[in-house]
Amino acid sequence: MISFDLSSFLPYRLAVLSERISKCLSLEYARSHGISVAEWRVLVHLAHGREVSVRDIHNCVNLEKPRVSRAVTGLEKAGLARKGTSKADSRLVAISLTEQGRAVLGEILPSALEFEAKLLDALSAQELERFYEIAEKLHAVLDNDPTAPRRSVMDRSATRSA
Amino acid sequence: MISFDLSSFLPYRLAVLSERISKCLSLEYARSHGISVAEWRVLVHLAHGREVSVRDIHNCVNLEKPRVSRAVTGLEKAGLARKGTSKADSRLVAISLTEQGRAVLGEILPSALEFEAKLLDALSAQELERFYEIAEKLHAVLDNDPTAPRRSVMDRSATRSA
DNA sequence: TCAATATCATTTCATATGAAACAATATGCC
DNA sequence: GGCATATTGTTTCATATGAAATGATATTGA
Repeated sequence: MISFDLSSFLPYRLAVLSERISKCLSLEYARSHGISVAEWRVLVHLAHGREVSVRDIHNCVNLEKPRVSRAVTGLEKAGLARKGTSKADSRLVAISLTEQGRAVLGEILPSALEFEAKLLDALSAQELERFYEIAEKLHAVLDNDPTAPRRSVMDRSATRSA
Repeated sequence: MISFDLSSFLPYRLAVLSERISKCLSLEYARSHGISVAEWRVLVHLAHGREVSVRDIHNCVNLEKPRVSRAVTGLEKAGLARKGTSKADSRLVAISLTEQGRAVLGEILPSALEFEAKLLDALSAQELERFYEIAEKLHAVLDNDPTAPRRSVMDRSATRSA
């Protein structure tokens, strides 16, 4: 009779919180625009404007390469993204947003930010800062573990100043 | 040219941290015993000893019913769990661990706890307490949102006293 | 120059997933 | 008792997933 509570196990607790938040958010853009989580991440990444490759996206938004490839194809089929070939290196795909893609993101983004704001409103500025500090410490443990999956440069430098 | 950084977006940040931790942990028991995340959660839940149904598990470990059903079938095929029929209500499946299941859990659990300990070591007791406090506040926001997925009773009562 | 090797994106393949359909049993209501 | 409804667990079906294979282009080094 082993005494161990899953509900007090850190990895599980984090997973439950994250899955719940992600599902809640993704339901919104799935219903309104038929966008998947991967497509959402790619869409946002493309908003920066410069042309990027599949690998660039893969290196930034924590998605495996095949998933990025399929998300980009999906966005292209929906007319939200454009795929060209890089002049400098013809192995690379040059991906960018279409006008329609930019418009759709403009529709989705406010409700996503509103959802985030609802969460942030429950925390003080100090709590949020501490939360990110702690998250950073947990990341650092994995950074030191050679068997752990790497995190992207983007995710490493993201020290939002409250 | 929309200016918005995914890497500073709370839902994304949580997802990245959680995915990274979960993958790191699940790689261990996947390699050592061919156990999936769903099977791991079910296995742990069964360790409490009393016979439970699929619905019980579904209500406790944040897994959809088909996923629980398949995980239980998988554990049964591997000889780690046993499926009977409830005396009181023959719709219910009475699921319990086999001796072998208990033994396997006994092998997996130490390394899982060790992994958790590595994470916890990076935090002070106060930080951990604050982390859970903040997580609880975020959960509370979703609890008040009727469109958000519900969390289980188990996950609600889990206020581990440091 | 031109192999040998590396990198990039896609596709294949085997498996995982969840919503909805389903079969089986239980409960409520008359 | 017996019909209507509810609950439980599994299966179906359409889709999603990632590891590994593939095809295409670049780069390296002799």
